[in-house]
Amino acid sequence: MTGRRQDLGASFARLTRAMIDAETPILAARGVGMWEYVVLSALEDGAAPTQAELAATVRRDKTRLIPILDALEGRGLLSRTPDPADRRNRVVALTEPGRAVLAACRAGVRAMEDEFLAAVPAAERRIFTTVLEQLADRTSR
Amino acid sequence: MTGRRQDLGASFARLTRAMIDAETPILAARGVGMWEYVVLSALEDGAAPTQAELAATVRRDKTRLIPILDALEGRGLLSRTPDPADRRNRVVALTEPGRAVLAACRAGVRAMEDEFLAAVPAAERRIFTTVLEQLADRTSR
DNA sequence: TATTGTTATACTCTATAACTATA
DNA sequence: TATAGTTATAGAGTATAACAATA
Repeated sequence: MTGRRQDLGASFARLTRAMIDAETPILAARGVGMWEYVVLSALEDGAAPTQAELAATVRRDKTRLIPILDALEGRGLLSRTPDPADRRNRVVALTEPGRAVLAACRAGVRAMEDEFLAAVPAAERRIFTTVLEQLADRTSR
Repeated sequence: MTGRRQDLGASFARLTRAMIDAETPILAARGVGMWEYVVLSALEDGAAPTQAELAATVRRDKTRLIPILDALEGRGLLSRTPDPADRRNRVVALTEPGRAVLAACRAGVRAMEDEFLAAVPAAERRIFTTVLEQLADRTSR
């Protein structure tokens, strides 16, 4: 029924590793670590109302998030401001420099991805990326 | 130019996690851990002439491989026999029970994967898995 | 001397639990 | 008392280095 030889998990794992290896130097050239990039990306569509919520969206423990936020805040790439309504909460938001750095990183990553997929014919590539995102989105909630 | 919203790396990482979460109970029901399954799978197409070579194919340090081999050998799922030509080498091979356990695990995993992909139309699914394997294979060598 | 496998050690990453400040 | 954030500690996972056996 299926012509697969490899487990899906094995293929996904290999490709994850390959993407990390390819992205690391791109991000490093902008002084950004892998997890820092993940955090910046998570804030692109809007500020996070609490750090706990941000930790959940990046699928990381809230305690592990703190050093990352410290570093990014120290470089002025994001801000942590107490929520006036409930001063226990800290709303995390990109600063303008943060948004610029994120845009530069994203552009570099996308260029690498385009090159990585270049050997795949356009029609198949479009189907592949569409299905990939559909499946990935299904795992979110 | 591309309609992607998510980075490929983010999608691959999510799906890797989802597959691990889905496979773990399937393997545990057969008393097999994730890395044990990876090792057994690597031996399916033939014995490994040395442990170092096996470690390389599963992309793991040779030192970390040892406890895994110890456990699998202890359960009689694989054998480590000194190579007569060079007695420093140990050739690692599946035993018959090992092959049976692997087959059972593989069947369970494939069933899970088929279900996971069931929502994708057959034509797109075939393209997706084909491209996925092509890309994954490219990362090996 | 060089190499395979092993063991031992150190390091990193991650998770759990205690602490503070607000509510 | 309960919760958000922080800090501190412990545990698992990983990598590096030393050791024994064989070549």
